[in-house]
Amino acid sequence: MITEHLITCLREAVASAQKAGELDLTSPPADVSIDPPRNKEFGDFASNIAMTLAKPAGLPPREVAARIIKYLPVGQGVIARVEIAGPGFLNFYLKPHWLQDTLLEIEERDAFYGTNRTRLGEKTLIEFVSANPTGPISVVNGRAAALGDSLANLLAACGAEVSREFYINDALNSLQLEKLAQSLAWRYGQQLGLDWAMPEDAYMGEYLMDIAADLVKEFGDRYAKVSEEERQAAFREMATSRMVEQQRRDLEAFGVRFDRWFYESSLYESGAVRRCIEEMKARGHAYEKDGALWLRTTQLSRDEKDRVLVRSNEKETYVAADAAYHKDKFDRGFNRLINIWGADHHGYVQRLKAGIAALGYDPDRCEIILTQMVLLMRDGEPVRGSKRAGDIIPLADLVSEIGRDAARFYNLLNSYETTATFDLELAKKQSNENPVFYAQYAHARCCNVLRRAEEMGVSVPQAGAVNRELLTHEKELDLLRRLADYPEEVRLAADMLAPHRLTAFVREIGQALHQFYEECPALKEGVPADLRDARLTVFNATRIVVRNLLTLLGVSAPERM
RNA sequence: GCGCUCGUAGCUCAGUGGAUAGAGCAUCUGACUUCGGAUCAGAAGGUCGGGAGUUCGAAUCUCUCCGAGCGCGCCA
Repeated sequence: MITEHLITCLREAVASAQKAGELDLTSPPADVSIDPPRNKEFGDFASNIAMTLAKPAGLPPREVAARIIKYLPVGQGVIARVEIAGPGFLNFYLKPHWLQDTLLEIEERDAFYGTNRTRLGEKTLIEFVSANPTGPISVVNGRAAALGDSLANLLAACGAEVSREFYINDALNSLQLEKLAQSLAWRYGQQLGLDWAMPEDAYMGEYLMDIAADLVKEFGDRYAKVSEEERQAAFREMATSRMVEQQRRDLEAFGVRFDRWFYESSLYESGAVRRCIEEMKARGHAYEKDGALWLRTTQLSRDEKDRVLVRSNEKETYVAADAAYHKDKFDRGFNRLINIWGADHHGYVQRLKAGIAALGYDPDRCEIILTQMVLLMRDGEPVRGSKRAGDIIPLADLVSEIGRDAARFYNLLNSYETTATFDLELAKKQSNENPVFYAQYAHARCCNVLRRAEEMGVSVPQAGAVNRELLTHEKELDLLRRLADYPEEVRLAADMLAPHRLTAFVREIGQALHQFYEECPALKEGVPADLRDARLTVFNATRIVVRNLLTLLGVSAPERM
């Protein structure tokens, strides 16, 4: 890549200056950075190396810069000229072929353009959503779903082996599941005209009525005649399996597929939870107090107080199960675990890390992303969205109203670190204003021009077969610059676990494309054939990059709109 | 009270310790017998919550104050 080349040039120049006795340094510079400057007038790339070397060299920054410049291969390769600017920046101006030639690379690599191998050998498991099976997937879950899925795409694009996983809290210890089963049984009774008492804190959502109606259709009054215990067990089982099924469907409609749905109950059934607890005891990380077994989380992590592993009633807590679950992840060969949690779970980070450490694994290999809360607004009023009260807003409703692409893109617009305000009316209205259409239109527009060319009898040439030096218009170079920056942008977004950078970037490319389209006609009358052909290859390259980008975001790239 | 997180344009939000802090929406003004206008050109809009520190340089790092959200169970 071009930046690596320039960094090498800089390192060599510094070394040469040192050898010539012009720079008195004890060691070569540690990190040499070269970045695109914000302002185009400062060249194609800029480096702050002279400023960082000023102090060790005992010289003013601009003087350091001048001594480095003498040893840079200016004019020989891709570097047209280098200038000293401001407090001591080195501004690099490159020859235009560095941009024009990226067309060759884009065409050649096609769907792989933008991918890299920086994460080869990483086996990553991303666990996300993991909503309790007590209700449908909500719009709030949608944020984690969109984030986790495109994050997985991103890391895979960098060469990592990635697996998506959903953890189902279906343990028999779960009070919520008991409540859910009771609520479902009550609804079932209602369907049959039986006057069973409404359970305390019942789940009130309509989805339970739908399931109850299905059960009546399927089983008639069979479960009205059995014992309460038998009924409770049957409804717990049926409620869970049907909710999980629905969640799976909702997420698939959102374009998110998990490689595995992991049942918490399986950890109890296999004895893994029990074994982990024994292991923690054997390693001396657990102790008994008040009839319960405690984990020394304060010693193993920065937790505020120790946590209970086994209650005095001999039931294991989720702390034990979570530790067992993460041991299972490591034992399956994953060397990097990423969990996406809501910010309301921030208090559990340390105790999970303690559990991992207590079993002898490296807690730093488990990264926990906390997405800030989503504040739902409706008619200017905040919506609480409680599952129990039944006023959650299902993701499926949003998807059917504004479509999958818009819902996905909307959720990736901002960083997970900011509290998102999600205005439902606005989101729906934005079906025609959502920025996703801007990006998709850029793709459709490229396709349209290419299709139009074929209709006119002009076959779209290969980038290697056109005179790329004709591409000198400001808007052409601006667009090519974006296309050239794309691979670095992918690498950065993956490093920072920040797919939202890509939504910003695809808008920039869209803008550059639309401007190019306005000012650089290809198929209009009077455009010479060689220029026309060169520009057609730009449309084709842009089509490829926009498509690759949207694919990473989980958004479709339509050829017509 | 303790802990975690967040305060950037009217609104929703970007912003790798770098040069003059940027988009979209909303507002206002222009460009349509278009390579499909879901587009483009332009205007206006800011004490980056306040203060101090670190350094060649801070929206970005540290401290402190103010404001908002979340969490502080032998619930999950």
